[in-house]
Amino acid sequence: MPSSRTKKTPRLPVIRGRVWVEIGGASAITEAGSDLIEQIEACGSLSEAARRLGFSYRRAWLLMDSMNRLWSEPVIRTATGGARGGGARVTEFGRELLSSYRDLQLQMEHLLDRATPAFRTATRPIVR
Amino acid sequence: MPSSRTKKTPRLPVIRGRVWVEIGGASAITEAGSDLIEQIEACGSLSEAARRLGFSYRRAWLLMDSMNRLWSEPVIRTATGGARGGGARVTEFGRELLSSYRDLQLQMEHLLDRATPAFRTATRPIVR
DNA sequence: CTTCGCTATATACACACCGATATAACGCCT
DNA sequence: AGGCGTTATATCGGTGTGTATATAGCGAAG
Repeated sequence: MPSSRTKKTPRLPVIRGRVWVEIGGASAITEAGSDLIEQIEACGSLSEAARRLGFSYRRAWLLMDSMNRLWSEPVIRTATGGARGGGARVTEFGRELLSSYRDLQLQMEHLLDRATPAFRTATRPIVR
Repeated sequence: MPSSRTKKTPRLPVIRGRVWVEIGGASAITEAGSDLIEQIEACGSLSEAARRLGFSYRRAWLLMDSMNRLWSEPVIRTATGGARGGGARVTEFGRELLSSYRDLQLQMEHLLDRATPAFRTATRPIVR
């Protein structure tokens, strides 16, 4: 056990944030969507990507479908039948979208990290 | 109608974000929570604040209760009975918490605004 | 000591979301 | 032609979240 006296563990406040992109009010890319693109890029299969991420196939398919419909250019292209039964591939546009979203996430994380110390100080209750 | 030729309205991507604070995995302040604090500050009543925000009383009460239990100092103090039937007041700590959260939100909005042009350019599909 | 308005608390219902499951379509390969 | 693995699509059920509603408790003021 790390050095501690009798006091309880402090359970410090943690700032969390989320960023996503909407088109016409619907989510056009989210954390889950970007993870999906990433995994499809890595394994070439929608169902395998879903398994790796712990998503149901339904969830993965709906995610992919909505992304493809919202952007004016497809993010993922699928094929049915064939040598390995079919598959899914990320388009060039999909790769650019993923990269742009990851950049957004990074900026958000950076903001959260910068803001945390000040927030904790400001909300630390007065000790008597 | 504003000047337009035959093309449809573009439906540009909008970057959205959310920020909140967790303590021990539970939400300790969110947008809804901060709105609630704000309205209680303004009207001195939990039920009236709920009405103004379009929250059910149950939702407002649960929100308030979880905030009060998560922070080591109460955010809102309530009273039952009395002259006007009771009421709710924001503590000094609650005011500081609200202000710190609003500051977080402001920083995030600023990030979103700054990131939007670059994101739109990067994800603009190639026109042929 | 009754009245009044707000807090406190429980219960039942509606709705949305999500996972699980089943089945069909598809096209290369042997 | 048949087999195989993947995509495509519909349906069912559980779960969780929020709303609506009802009722009790409280305490100052009249």
